[in-house]
Amino acid sequence: MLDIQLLRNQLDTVTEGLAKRGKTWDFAPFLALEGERKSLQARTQELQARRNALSKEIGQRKGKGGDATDLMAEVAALKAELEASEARLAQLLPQLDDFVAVIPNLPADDVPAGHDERDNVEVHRWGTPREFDFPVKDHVDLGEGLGQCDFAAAAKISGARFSLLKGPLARLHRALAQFMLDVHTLEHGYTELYVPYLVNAASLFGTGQLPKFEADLFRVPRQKNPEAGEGEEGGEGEPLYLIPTAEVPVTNIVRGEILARETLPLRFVSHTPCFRSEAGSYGRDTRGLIRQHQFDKVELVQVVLPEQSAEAHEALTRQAETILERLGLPYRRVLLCAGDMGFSAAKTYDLEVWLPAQNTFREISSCSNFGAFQSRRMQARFRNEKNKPELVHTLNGSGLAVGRTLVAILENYQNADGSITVPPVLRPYLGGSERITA
RNA sequence: GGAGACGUGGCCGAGAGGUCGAAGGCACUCCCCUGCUAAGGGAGCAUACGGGCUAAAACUCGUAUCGAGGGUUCGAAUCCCUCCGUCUCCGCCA
Repeated sequence: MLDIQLLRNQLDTVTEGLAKRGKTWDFAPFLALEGERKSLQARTQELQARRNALSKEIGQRKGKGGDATDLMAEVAALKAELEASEARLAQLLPQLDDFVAVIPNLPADDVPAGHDERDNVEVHRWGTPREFDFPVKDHVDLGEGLGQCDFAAAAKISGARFSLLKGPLARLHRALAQFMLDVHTLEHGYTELYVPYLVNAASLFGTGQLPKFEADLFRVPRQKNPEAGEGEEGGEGEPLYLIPTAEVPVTNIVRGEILARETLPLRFVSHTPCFRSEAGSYGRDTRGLIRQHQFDKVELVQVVLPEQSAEAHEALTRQAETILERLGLPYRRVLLCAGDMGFSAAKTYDLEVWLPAQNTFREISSCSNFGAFQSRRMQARFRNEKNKPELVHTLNGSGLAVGRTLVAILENYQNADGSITVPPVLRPYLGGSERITA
């Protein structure tokens, strides 16, 4: 969430930042609401002050056994206007909040302007795509050929965009998460977390998925009173949502907290399933494991002092890259242009892994600095040198998406006979086996 | 699933319709004292929003906030309702 003061005092900055994302925003409703708010709030507070003063005096007089009917009459005279002002203000303030809550973060200064992925900037590449002396298969043909990947069964059980792994491939999937967690906890200083996979709406608001992107989430209603009929009062409690990423539960650990300065930075890593309804993606990547309603991800999250976030972002991205390098998977780092970034991000690097069957790079990690955007929504703060609470900065990145890493390994390490060579770093996790065969 | 208790500042903890943004303690900041350490004395110390002042602060005035949201009242931390959460006992379970 942007600071509402920024909208009040430096609307040009906001407009320019949004323009960099390729967005034009109509601030006329905001200015109208804000104009009314200002005078109305002043008037309301004036009336409240008067009422409070009179009430205090009534209390004093009654305490002495005196009569206060004249003062009570005076308060009664204020009442109609006060109630009207309070009611109008109660309408106005949430409207202002709602307006601000759906404005995306402003891009950092070093983020290129642009509308979509065509304006992204490649930062560097690592590794050389392998030359194949046989026709390459994609991961679906490889997995099904091995008899260890069963999309038909998943479709029967759940529907489209689910998958089922068997035997060595299921184990490889587990080994990948294990390997990533080990590197990040043992070498990069992260604390491993096990977290809830169902979260409340407040948490999703904190990280920015709500209110704007509810359609992308799986919502789980909760029956409060099973006796209550449809539409009846008390039929439903607060709904929960399946997490679209571990970012949500992990980052919200600090929601509403005032952290001691010396506890920062916080570095957490968590391996979780992620659930996405992918409402806007019908027809894209319908084949295979690339785009699923459920996938596993090892997520890195940091909570840092504001002056440290830029540096932490570079470090976190490097830590994600390390995983790809250890696995021997060619990739490139891309600096997203303003228009291609997510709602809450101030700056994002995507890591894209080489997929031979698609003859292209595909996203496997997204590492973002959110500045104070999420912490403002969450009211996550620390005490600065002046002992005043100040918003922290938050960051996160995939380190990595497990399902897509599996895809990359299948395709990059395939052999002519359809078997898969196991990357050396994973062999200890697979009982030393060097090859996955049917 | 049944029964009960509870939710107050960074933390602990009083307050049970009025002068309460809230006693007291801890922590923290500044000052004094003390040979070091420990102890002692004094002062300060919630957040958000709005107004005034300002280059900006500091400062100052006001409003709101005692888990969240409604309600009763001239006036609510205190009474009523709903929700969220925590704890205890019983049941059930992994």
